[in-house]
Amino acid sequence: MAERVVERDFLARDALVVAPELLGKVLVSGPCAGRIVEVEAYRSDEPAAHSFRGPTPRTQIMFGPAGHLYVYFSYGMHHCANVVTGADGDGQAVLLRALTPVRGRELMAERRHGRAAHLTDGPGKLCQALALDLSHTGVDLCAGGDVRLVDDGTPPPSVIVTTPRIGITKAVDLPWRFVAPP
DNA sequence: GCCTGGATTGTCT
DNA sequence: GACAATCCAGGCA
Repeated sequence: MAERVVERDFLARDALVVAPELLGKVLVSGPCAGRIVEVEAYRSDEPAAHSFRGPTPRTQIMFGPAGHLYVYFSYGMHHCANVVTGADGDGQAVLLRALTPVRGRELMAERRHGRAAHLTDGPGKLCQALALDLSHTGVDLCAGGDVRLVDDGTPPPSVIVTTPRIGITKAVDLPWRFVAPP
């Protein structure tokens, strides 16, 4: 299976264009990997995004070049992983909400405290399974490093379900969640 | 400096 | 179906 790292140009487009095309791509973290099946788009022109109020120490990575990882900590116990998209300075990102395990399933189950099922079907869970935390903020997913985004030749699903985003309190009506049906 | 709220999850009823 | 757990960033005094 030919596996190549996703090009930065692919990600340096509008989050609403990149988000549905990320479905089917594979996120690799060391020995573990998972295929992206659910994402949400966030842009600085809508209040649900962390970047809405402009750059801050936490969100400055979202305003940088596309292809970097933005990890934030929420609710005191969960991490969520985003891929920075758009042009330099746009403040856009695509939240990775769910994966299907491809490699390293055993290690993921170990990190998930032995639970073998539902390893990566939520934004907080996939970060735990892939051992992503705040220290991974700013990692370049296009550089072919330990944590990277790859295309294994699988095309995006022919049918993509679009729904409003989950778990937010602002701009709740924007249909910016993209899901690959099972 | 202090106070508030959050792009969630797991567990209990 | 409802709620508690728990820490950090951002806003405001």
